[in-house]
Formats: sequence, C-alpha cells, structure tokens
Amino acid sequence: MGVYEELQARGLIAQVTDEEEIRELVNNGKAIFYIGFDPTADSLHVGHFMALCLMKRLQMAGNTPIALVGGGTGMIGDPSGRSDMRKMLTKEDIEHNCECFKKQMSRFIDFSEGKAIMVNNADWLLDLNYVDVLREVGACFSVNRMLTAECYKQRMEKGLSFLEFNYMIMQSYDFYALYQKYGCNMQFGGDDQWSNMLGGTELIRRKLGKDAYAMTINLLLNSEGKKMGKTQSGAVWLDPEKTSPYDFYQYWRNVSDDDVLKCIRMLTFLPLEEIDKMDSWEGAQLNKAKEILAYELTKLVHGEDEANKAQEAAKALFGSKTNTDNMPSTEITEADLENMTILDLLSKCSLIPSRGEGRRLVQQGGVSVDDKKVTDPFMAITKEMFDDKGFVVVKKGKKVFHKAILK
RNA sequence: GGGAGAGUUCCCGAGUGGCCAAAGGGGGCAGACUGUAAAUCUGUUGCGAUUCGCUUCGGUGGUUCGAAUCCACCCUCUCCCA
Repeated sequence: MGVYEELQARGLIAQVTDEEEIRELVNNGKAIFYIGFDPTADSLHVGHFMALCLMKRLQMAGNTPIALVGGGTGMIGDPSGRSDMRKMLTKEDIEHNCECFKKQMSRFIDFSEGKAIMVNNADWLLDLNYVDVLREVGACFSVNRMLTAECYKQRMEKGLSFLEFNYMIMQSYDFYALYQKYGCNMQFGGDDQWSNMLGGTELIRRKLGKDAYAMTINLLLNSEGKKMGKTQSGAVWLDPEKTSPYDFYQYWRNVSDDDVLKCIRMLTFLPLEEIDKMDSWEGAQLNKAKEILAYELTKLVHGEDEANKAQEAAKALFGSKTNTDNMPSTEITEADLENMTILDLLSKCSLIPSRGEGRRLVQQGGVSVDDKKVTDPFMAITKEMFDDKGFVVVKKGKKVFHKAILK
C-alpha cells in the first residue's frame, strides 16, 4: 500500500486536482510539496498538527516537504470560511509568531540535509511592487470567478475588505514562486484552503504553462460538525506553556464516543490494521480507545516522558489511588495562609475567574479539599491541613485537580 | 457622494424613559445519572459583599428627579443608488 492509499484509508484526503498524477508522484517520493502556516498566534494548534503529520507521513515516503511560514500572508489575513474579519496583527507580532512556529515545526519535521525546507513568504511578498504585481499576476485572475469561490461565501453577507480579498492572490503567488524556485509541484492544506490552492495551480498554468497539483485534507470535525481542538478557553495548543501536557491529554481523553476512532485514524501513526480492530470496540473497551488516543497524541506532541506522566496523573486521579506526583500545582507561601479561605485558595490556583464563581461552586457542592467536600465558602485554609504531606489537593468539579504546595 | 438601517452581557437575540444586571435560546460551569463519552434532568452564569453596593447596552457630550431606551455629534458595519 502506498502512502496515498494510506492517507485515503485514514480518511484524510478531501479533494484532489488530479488523483492519478498525485498518487503517482506521492507514492514514488517525487513530490516536492508545500504547506503554508499563517502566524496568527504564538503557538501552533491541533489544526496545524494535522498538517504537520501529513508532512511527516509524506516525508517518510520519500517526498520533500516545504514548510512555509506566512510572514507575508499573515499581514493580510485569510478570510476563508470566516464570517468576520481577523484582528490585524502588528508586524512585530507576526515576526514573533513566525519564530515560535519555526521552533515548534522543527520538532516534528526533519529539516536536516535538505530532507525538508523551511521558507517564509515575507521574503518575497513584502518587497513586491503593487503595479508590477497587478500586471504580472492580477491580469490572470477573474474577479467574477473569485467572487464565486466557496471561501468567500460567508463573507459575501457580512462584508469582505479589499485587503482580505487579495489573500487568495498572495497565496497563489506563493505557489507560483515556490514552483519556480524549488520546483514545488504540489500544495497541500486544510480543506478550507481549496479555493486558494486552486488559484495557485491556475496561476502556474497560465504563467508557465505547467501543471501543478493540489490536495486538501479533511478538517477534523467532531460528530456535531464543529472543528475539534477548541475549548471554551480557546484552542488546544501544542506549546506546553499554553496547554499543559496534562490538559492536552485530558482533551483527547474526553472526546465523545463517536469521534474516537476517527481521531485515532486521522491523527496517530498507529498501523491501520491495529486501528481496524478497534472499530468494533464498544462500552468500556471504547473508553480504552480514548486512553490510547490521548496517550499516542501526547507522545507525538510532547514526547514519551510527558505522555507517561500525563497518563499516570490521570489514572491516579480517576482511579482509586491518589498518586499526586504529576498533578498541576501551585506553590503558596506561609504569608498567603494568613486569613486564607477556600475562595482565596481557589483563585490563587487559578481555578476560578472570580470569587463569585467560587462561591457558587462551593454552594453547588463542586469543590473539595483532600477529598472532603467543602460546604462553607469561608472555610479557613490552615497550616495544619498541609502537615502530613506539605500539600493539599483541591478538586473542582469531577475532573479538575490541583495541588497546592506549601513552600 | 446621496438614501435606508444596524451596533445590547461569551455568542445569537429581546428590550424603545423608572418594575433592567437587562427576556429567550446557544454555549460554559456545577449537581444527579454514567464509562473521565453522549443523551437527559436540576441549579447557575457582570464584579464585590451575610438581605446591600459598584460597573455595563459602539464612543463622547446633552435632556431628565431618573436613560440600554430621548437629543446632538462621532466611529464601525449592512443594504439601495452613484
């Protein structure tokens, strides 16, 4: 089975421009492909992770990936599939984010000895001359056609600025530039990028009379059709500073039944035969599959050590024994203990956004300290509580554990 | 440039002088039930406090005893015309 068939079997492939040709190139390691990442934040997230995995799979099959960091396109902002305009980032932010991206990427992809290339489109986009670009590539685009593109649909109702409208042209220009510079013959990306990618193949055809190909991968959607990798507090980040390995593990540990297998298939590197066996799992066994998913992903993103720690911490907390070794923790001092109530402790550990929220939690029976339910929002936290072990375990709801360590 | 309309709490969306910290829904959080799932039911959801106070309805001023609600100017967006 070639890598193309594997991608297919994993449910990753969404759309392709020319199946036969792409299969041929990719399976024989002849593809030089690029995937673009716009620096919209200071860390990559789960959506990017899928693209990185795709890169890795193809790289392992002998193809050459080009990771493109969007220092130039980030200045514009991709309107694809969005109903509102992105917040404009400052140049400094973009540069900073690019650096963060580069660091994280090099942990996943092997850039040594020309096995992969990293580029930044700021290098060619920022110096473009407006009139030259209009004459060189602007003439190749039909506004009529562009306006019918799927990616602008949502914006046709709420408004689309000229700035964002040009995003497609910039991305097309990237492909065109990479084709000439590196012989890049393919572009991959999330399915929401389809229109932008077609713009590139079209431009290459018109300007150079050559064929280039595009392929999109399915977005990771949950059974309700929403993008996965998002929590109420924002994205699930790959940066351990922004989403701890434990939280990362927990996110996947808690996916719904309907989504486990799909996630394992799309995101992990487990052999397909093994995954197919899990297909028939139900009930408690299916719950086991979630554990596998969480462990595998945490291992991929944060390494084996962190994955083990996260798994042990989770097992200990949700199992019977109380192994507190790897629990998220906060240090408090003796001075903090002065007149400290449970509300103070909760906010010290960042478990509540406001004291009112904490009060409510206690009233509804959602807080416990060392396994004893707290009923009084003014319960004093005293030094004696820390006596035997030097820390106290605060539990919020059923799943959030935190260790307060007395320094 | 001319005309019409809109901007409300995390989101959608009611409210058009006092009874409004603001209906309803979504989402979130907590409780029950469970498999750390889903579904369901219950409670809760601006900030601080032991029956109270404080800050919010695009911005700035004004009218009024009192404004999310009325007036003026400004900003942003949508639509129609150019």
